[in-house]
Amino acid sequence: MTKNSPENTEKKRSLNFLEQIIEKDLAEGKNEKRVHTRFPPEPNGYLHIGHAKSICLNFGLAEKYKGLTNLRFDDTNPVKEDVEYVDSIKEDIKWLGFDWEEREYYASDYFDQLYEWAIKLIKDGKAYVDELDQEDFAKNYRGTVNTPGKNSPYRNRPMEENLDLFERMKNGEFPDGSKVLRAKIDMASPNMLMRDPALYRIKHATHHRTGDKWCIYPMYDYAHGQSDYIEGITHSICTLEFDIHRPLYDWLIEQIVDTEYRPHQYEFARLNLSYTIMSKRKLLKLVEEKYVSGWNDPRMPTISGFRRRGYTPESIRYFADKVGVAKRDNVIDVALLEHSIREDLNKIAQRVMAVLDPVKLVIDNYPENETEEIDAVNNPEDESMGKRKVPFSKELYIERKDFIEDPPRKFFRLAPDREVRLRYAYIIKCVSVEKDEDGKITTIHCTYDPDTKSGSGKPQRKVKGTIHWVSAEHAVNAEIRLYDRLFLKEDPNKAEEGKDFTSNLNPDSLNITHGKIEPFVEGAKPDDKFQFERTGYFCVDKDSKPGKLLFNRTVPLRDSWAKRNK
RNA sequence: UGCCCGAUGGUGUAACUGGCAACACGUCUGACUCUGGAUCAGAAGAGUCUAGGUUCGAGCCCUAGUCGGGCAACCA
Repeated sequence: MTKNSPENTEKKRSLNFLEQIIEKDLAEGKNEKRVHTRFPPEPNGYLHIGHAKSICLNFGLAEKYKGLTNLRFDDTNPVKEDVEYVDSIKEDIKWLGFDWEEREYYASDYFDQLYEWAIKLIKDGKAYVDELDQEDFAKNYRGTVNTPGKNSPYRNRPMEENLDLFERMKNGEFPDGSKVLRAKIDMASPNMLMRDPALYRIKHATHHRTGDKWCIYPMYDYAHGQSDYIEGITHSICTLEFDIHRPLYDWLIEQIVDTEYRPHQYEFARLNLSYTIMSKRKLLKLVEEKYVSGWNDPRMPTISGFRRRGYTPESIRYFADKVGVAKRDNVIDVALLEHSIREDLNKIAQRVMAVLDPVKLVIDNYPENETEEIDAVNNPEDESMGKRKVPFSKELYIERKDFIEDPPRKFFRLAPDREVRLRYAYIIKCVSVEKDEDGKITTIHCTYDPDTKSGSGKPQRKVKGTIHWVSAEHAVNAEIRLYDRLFLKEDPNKAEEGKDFTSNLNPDSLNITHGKIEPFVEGAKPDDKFQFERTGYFCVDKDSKPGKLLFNRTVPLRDSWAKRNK
């Protein structure tokens, strides 16, 4: 988005806390004045808008300070990970507009190195093979948050024995869970993570990249920092809950360093969005239990969901910039996200007239069988997008809610005896209505004033309202999916006693209508974006076919009339 | 009960590192308009969690407390 890019105009754009840290590091000449970040997803789910914040941060910071960003898959747990996720993650980052160039890495690329370092730790007396089973360790040795733990009986076994056992762990001689390699730190540490954390565990599982080469896999803490070190990362940015891991991160790196260089971990508050959930586990539940059609359901807060919904990468990057970054918990108003996409689409979207809930309108005094080609502007915000012709004839469709028999005050649209302008065409006046036996309006009869054609150059009368329309004969049919927020509650996790977040699902998050659209959209292809005038922004769904058009509503237009009547 | 992090309008983020709180979203007015959109103009809304302290001066520093979040996975 090019609009008000303040950078150069503003005297001094204030820095967020990460930028302040980086500028300080740069000024002090730390790490050869390099800035090198990384985005480290675990390939166990699809990326969501919260990840987008992190991606924008990591790539954005590197870009700002002329550094680099690596993509690194944190694939240390084969039982949860899959290539399907690797592929979707790459696609999403690219779509967002970021490029990791040739630096696509995997923690699993470093398994050999990590193994070597583990041996070094053992030799240095900093790690040992523990045979306590998980339950025993947790119950009898780890202690609790307010009581210290105690040493494992295996803690002080001879180095040679550790070496032998660890190698045999690697060789597959022991069953899952029977042994683990621990760092030897401090079982009494007030920081639970420093109480001899596990470094390696046994998992006889096939890894999506290394296959069956390994049956021991490094834990996150051991793999992550060392991977940062291998890649020369300077600023390792993660979310708040990892902050207690930092002492361990530092400890592990100190065991292997041989230069001045040190990667450093910094933590920021993850993104929360009102009326949305962000937990991967819960999103997975929505998918698996079919509350939504898939990870890319347009109601999902996933990047692929937003893409299908019609959001642009620009709008998401703009949003990520607007939410800022700090260390305090936050809940961003979805209204900011909606503002972000409207802001972008307003400038780029092709305008078109579409009637979502059609009612027939007949212009009694308009000649039979006549068709006019009316000029319409493609985008009033961008003259270069030009104009188009829209067919006009005696029988039209208009929006059912643009007519009220007994209109309330300040209603500017059509009503008996009232005049209204048909967008780009004539002023019409309602003369009568036809109804079916249930009292439902079937046809609205009007007369038109031939002297009021738009662009005719004739002096124009003013009318209060303008409504959109579509020529009945020329209209294209389309299925239109109207999406609304997925959850009713601002915080979907606040559920009643005994119920979970799914009880807060919005039963009306999807409404399907069959609309009439001007012929311009006939050849529209998946992902094409439009503004349906007076209604909202829509995009062509990926499942749309020629002759069977399918639109998704990205976001409605702001509607001060609807708001007024709330 | 231990340790760590945080606290600024409804929401988010600032405040040139001590000089009497700004920007964005949202809300409300009004203008303009052939989209009740967009745009433009304007308004309301916090005295910065509380109590002390340092200082000529504190949202920024110190002390104590309160509240919120995190940590006891062979997850990341």
